[in-house]
Amino acid sequence: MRIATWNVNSLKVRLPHVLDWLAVNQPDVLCLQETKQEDSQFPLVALQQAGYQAVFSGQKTYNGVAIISKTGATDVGYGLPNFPDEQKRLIAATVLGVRMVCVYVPNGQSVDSDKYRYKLAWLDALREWLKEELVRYPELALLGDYNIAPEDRDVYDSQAWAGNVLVSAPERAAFHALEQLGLRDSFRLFEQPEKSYSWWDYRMLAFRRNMGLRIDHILFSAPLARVCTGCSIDRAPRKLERPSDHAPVTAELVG
DNA sequence: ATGGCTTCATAGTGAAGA
Repeated sequence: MRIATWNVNSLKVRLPHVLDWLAVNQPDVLCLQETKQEDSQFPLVALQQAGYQAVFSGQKTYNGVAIISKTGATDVGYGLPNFPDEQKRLIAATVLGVRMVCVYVPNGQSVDSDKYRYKLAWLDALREWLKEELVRYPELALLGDYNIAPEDRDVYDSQAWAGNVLVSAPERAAFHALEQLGLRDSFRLFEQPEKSYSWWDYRMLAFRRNMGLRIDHILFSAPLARVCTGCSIDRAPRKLERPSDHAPVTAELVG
């Protein structure tokens, strides 16, 4: 089973890239973030023609999440039940017996911002809710744009970024609190190239210079981590014309 | 250099992203 996550930064703009990527990579599940589309505009027909089904929760301009899968998704959940929120940042569904939780964690903007406090509160609610969700669904994958680089090696210039949003100690503590629920960062279950990142700023020729951060993650509960055989970041779509600033992350499960 | 791009909502610019 191949499952993936990709912040597409507008599904309307990126639909051709998504369709091409599905055709080449044939994942069983692809979680999307920042679709930036109301549900009435979601390109369900194009995806169905490509052999996929989808569940989605979107809004105009910002946010928006979706779970695309070859087989149907059941028991769809929208948002955090313990954190009422207008922003469409979470969708959960069961696919092939695995609970997929697709998240677009708030960015936070800067550590002195109200948006930063909202980010930490959102992450706290996520952790509280996941405690119960993991009891209901022991085979659980938490995929998405976390907007957190968990360690210094996930940052191209950790000195320059020290204390900044995306790398600050409270954000990293929130990430590690998720790991303390038993979730494992699938990327770090395997040897990886140095300077592996999943996001590069559009400015500064950042991609060409590999000035990136690893902020998109696939975390697995213990039963899934045991059968995970690989995790990788695909830089190819970042090289296309009009790319998303994020690259897709893919993990493989057997059994 | 506190910008640099990109998207979206707009019909000039401004917000937001990370």
